[in-house]
Amino acid sequence: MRQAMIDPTPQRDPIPIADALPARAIFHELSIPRLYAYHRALAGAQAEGKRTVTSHALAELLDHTISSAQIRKDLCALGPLGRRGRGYAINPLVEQLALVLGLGHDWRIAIVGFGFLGHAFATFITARERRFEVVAIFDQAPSVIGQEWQGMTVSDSAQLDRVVAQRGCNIGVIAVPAPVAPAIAQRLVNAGVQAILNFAPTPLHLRTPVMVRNIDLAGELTILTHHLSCEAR
Amino acid sequence: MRQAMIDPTPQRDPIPIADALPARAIFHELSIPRLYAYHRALAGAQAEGKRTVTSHALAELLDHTISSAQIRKDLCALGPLGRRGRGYAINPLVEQLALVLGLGHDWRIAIVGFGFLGHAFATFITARERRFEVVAIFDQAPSVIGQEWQGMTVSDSAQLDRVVAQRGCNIGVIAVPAPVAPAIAQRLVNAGVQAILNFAPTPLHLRTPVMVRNIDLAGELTILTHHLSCEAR
DNA sequence: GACTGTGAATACCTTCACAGCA
DNA sequence: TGCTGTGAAGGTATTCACAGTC
Repeated sequence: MRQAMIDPTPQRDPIPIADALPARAIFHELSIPRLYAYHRALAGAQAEGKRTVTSHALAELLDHTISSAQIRKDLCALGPLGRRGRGYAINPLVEQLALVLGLGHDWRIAIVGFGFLGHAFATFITARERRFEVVAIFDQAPSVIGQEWQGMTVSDSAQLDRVVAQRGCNIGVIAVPAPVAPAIAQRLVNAGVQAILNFAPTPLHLRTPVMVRNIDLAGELTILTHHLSCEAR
Repeated sequence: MRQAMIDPTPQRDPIPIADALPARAIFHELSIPRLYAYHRALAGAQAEGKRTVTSHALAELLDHTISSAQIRKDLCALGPLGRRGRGYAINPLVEQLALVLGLGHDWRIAIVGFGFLGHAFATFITARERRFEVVAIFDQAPSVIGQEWQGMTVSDSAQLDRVVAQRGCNIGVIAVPAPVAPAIAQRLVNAGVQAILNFAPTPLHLRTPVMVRNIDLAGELTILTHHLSCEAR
């Protein structure tokens, strides 16, 4: 789970992309945002007609926020995609990154809590990336239930278990107040959700081991205020 | 900057809270979210009338997302607040945490980019924490400029430099598309902003060393989809 | 006996540096 | 010569384990 595995039998030249990865390669949480950054940068270079890139050139594209050594380590774990002395061909790299990151699939999202945060997230993510589709929205406030959003009706949270299972949601987004978040999370998982994005500032404490990412907006601001109040002294 | 410093002259019993911390204690980025979590949990316990807490009890409150050893290490760096054999008194702990985290001050926020994300953030943060005040909002779209939000008018981004300086904003929030984000960031810093919360998925590449926190919503979702697509195989 | 404070041990991630190929 | 792939080194954060104190 922690350690990225490396293909033990590197192959030659025309690499069968889809099979190049070991079956269960899992990268750690710190490397994935990097892979995603590589994908963005390389897709841009690709659009400009570039065909190859070196680890140094890619570091340059990323404003040296990531070192070339780090890039090589990361890309190496994707399979034998580089050529010593030459660099990396961009096309297979982009394909492989997309495969590993799950960019090829479409994902069905359920949003629980349709306040400002839930609303903004729904609009933002569907506008930004086509691979995400919001297929269910829940709230418990009578004033919100029944509202329309892009042709979809906000459901009562009480219906969550049934609706989430029915619509086959993969990903749950929690944008409810902290006290109710853990219970909502467990219900989402029971209904078949495999991953959760949690905006509530509380641990979810799930029985089932499921992938969770926490985003704590007030917490991020607090990191900033800590530094400011230190400097002020 | 990296290493939390420890008061070299620990004092006895009635600790003058405000002075207990060394003048320039700065905790690293990984510890601050933890301190914030402690503060939340302890404020809750305090509200329930609890007076003392042990590192183990606090770990319990946090659903063991943080180990008791980690908690002791963190709290130790705040000053001599614990009593061997007894635990920690909650009140001074909460005060000290608030001091270190900058929870006591008020912070003046400028938001650049008033699309869904900027709008949601403004509403969310002012509703959630009184210590944050949104004092300036900018956008470059003519349809957005001049809009009202809680009695404030959205300004033209062209006015940013003047208005941010005039209103004494401490914190800038960037919710604009990635390509323009670095330029906006530099202008914010030049106008006096000391810390930036960045929602654009791009490095800001600032000349001036200023505190920046990045939140990449699409990136967070991608971490989830990576894991899902691994499991699917 | 209980619990903190903390050096030592461990685990983890990143960078270095260079062997191996083109 | 140029650049990847990778073991080894370095640095940092977390956990262990226990001496010190109440």
